[in-house]
Amino acid sequence: MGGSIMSADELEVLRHSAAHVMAEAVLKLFPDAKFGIGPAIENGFYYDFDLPRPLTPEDLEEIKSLMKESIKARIPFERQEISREEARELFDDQPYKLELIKDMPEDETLTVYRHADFVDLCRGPHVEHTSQLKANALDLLSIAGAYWRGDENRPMLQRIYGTIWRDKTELQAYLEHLKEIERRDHRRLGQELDLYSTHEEAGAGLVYWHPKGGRIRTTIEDFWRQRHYQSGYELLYTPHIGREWLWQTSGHLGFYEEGMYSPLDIEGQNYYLKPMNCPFHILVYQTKRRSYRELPLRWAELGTVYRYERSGVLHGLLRVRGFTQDDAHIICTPEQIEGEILGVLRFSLAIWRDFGFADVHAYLATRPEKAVGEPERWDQATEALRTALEIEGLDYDLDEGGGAFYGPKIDLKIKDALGREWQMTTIQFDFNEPERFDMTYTGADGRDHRPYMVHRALLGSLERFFGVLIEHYAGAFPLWLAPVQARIIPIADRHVEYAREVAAKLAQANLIAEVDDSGERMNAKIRRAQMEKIPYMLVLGDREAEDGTVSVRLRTEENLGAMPVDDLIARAQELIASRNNRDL
RNA sequence: GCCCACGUAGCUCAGUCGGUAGAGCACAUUCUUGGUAAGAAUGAGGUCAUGGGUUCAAGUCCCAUCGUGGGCUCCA
Repeated sequence: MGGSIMSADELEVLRHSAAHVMAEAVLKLFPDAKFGIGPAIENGFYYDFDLPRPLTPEDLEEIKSLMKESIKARIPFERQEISREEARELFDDQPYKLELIKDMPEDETLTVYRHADFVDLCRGPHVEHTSQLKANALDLLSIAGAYWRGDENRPMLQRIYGTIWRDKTELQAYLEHLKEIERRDHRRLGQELDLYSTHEEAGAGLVYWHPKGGRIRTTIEDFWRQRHYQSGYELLYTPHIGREWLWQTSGHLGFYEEGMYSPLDIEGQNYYLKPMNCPFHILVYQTKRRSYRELPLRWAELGTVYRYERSGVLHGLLRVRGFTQDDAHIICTPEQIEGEILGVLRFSLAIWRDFGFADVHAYLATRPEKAVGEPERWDQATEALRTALEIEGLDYDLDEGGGAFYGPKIDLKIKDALGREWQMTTIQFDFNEPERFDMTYTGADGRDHRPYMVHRALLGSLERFFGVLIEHYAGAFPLWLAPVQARIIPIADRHVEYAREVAAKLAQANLIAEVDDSGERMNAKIRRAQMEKIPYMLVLGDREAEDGTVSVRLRTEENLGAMPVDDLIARAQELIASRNNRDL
C-alpha cells in the first residue's frame, strides 16, 4: 500500500497505539470491561474484550467517535517499567492480564503503557501522543467472537477489528481494496455468472456445478489429464467408499477419524466415505509383486472425497465437505526420490503458469517431534525437497518441525491478482502407509525393499481452485477457460439465420458460441453479454451478412470492427492453443 | 462446534408502533426490428427459512432447528 514516510515498523506502532486508543474508548463505554490482547495485524489492529453485553454496530460508531476525541486531545503515552508485584496489583481486576503476567518469564522486565485512563501491559513501543494518529485515516471494521488465546475451551471474547493508515488517502485505498475483494467474491460471481450453487435443503458444503461452471471444469480437467499423460502419469479411478478394514490398516481411523463421516452399514460391515484416495491407490499397487524396474509409478486421480468440516468454517467453494482432489501418488526407489521431487515441482510450477499464476511461494516443513519412519529416510526425503527447491531457485520459508508425523512436505502458495496468497499445492512424503500396508518392491538384489511414497495434490481441490480462479480473474476468464467464448448478436430478426451459420462455423472450430436470438435490441444484447463477461461479442447486421464477416467487440470494450469469420476463428484458436491468459 | 448478525418473489432489497405483503432487475405476453452497455406496455410470480409459543391478531415479539455471513480453531 503506497509509498512511505514511515517504515513498516512505524506503521505497526501506529496500529498498536490505535488498539490502545480503542481500548480506552471501550473502557469509557464499559467501565467494567476486561481486556484480552490488542495487537497490530496486517492492515490494522484488533482488541479482545470481555464485556457485559454484546456489541452492536452502533457501539462501533460510538467507539470510533470516542477514539477521534482522544486523538484530538493529544494525550501522551507514558511508558513505565514495573515489578511483577506492582503489575499484579495494578491489574488486580483484570484476570486476562494477570494470566499473561503469570506466563511471562521471571526475568522479563514488565512494562506498562498509560494514556488517559487506560493502562495496558505492553512491550510497546507506542507513538508519543494520540495526535500522531490521524482521525481520518482510522476506521473500525467489524465485531467478531474470538476465544481467549484461541482455545475453544476458554471464554469467548468480543473482538473489534479496526484499521488505521498513515493518512486518509491510504485508508481510502485500503477500503477500496476491500470493496474490490467483495466485488470479486466467488460466491457473488458464482451466482451472477450462473457457475455453481449450494443448497441448504440438500446439505451445507456440497457444491452443484451449473452448465457454465461445468464447462470450465471440463476444460480444466481435460487440460489436467493431457498434461499428466504427457508427463508420465497414469490415471486411476477408485471407489468412493471402503470397508473399515481399509481405514484401520491405513491408520485413518486412528489419526483422522474426526474428519470422517459415520460409517454406512452394508450387510453388517462398516463402510466409510473416503476422505483421501491414498489407501485405494495402495491397493492397486498391491495387486501384484512389484519390481524396481517398473518404478517410479506416478498415479493420479481426480478423486472425490468427503471430509467432515465444522459448520462454522464452511465458506463458498473454498471450504466444503465434498470436493475433488487432483491427487497423485508417486511410488519410487530411494535413488529416484530426488529426480521425482524435482519433476513434481517443475510440473506444478508449469501448470500454475498455464493458469496465469506466476507468483509462487514455497514452504518446506520438516520433521516434528513425534514422527514415524526411520530418521535416515526423513533426512533423505527432506534433502530431496530442499534440493528441488534450490535447483528451481524458488523462494521458500522453512517450517522447522512443521511436517506431518508421517513425512516432510513442500506446500506451495500462489498469489492472486489482488496479491492474496492461497495454499494450493502440497507435496508430501508418507512413511506411514507404506509401512502399514507393507508395500514392497523387489530390488536389483532380489530382496524386498520398502518404496518411498509421495502424495501430491497440485491444484488442491477443483472446488477450491475454481473459487480462487473466479476471484483471480474476477469472473472474466481467459479465452481458453471461458464457458462461453462468443455471443453472436444479430441486430434484427432477419439476421438470425446468418447468425446461426456463423455459430455452426464456430462450433466446427471447437469454439463455444451462442446466438442471442431474443427480441431485445442490440444494445441490450451487448449489455447482457458484457455483464456475463463473454470474451467476444459478434455483432451481425446487413453489412456482415452481405460480406460474410463478423463485427467483433471484446469484453474489454475494444471494438475490432468487421473481419471474416475465418480470421476470428484463427485468432481465437491461436489464443486458446497457447492458453493466453491476457489477450482476447 | 462456539460468539454475534442475518434469512421476505429467481436475484438485490423495502416493509414504521404487531393489524390481510411491496419495489427494481430477471421471467412471460404483445408492440417495436434497432449498429456497439438497459425501447415500451401488460402480466404472472410469496405457506415472509422450518417447527413451536405469546396474542383477538405475528413477516414483525419469544424459543428451538436448519442455513448464510463475519470471526475463533483447523485445513485442500
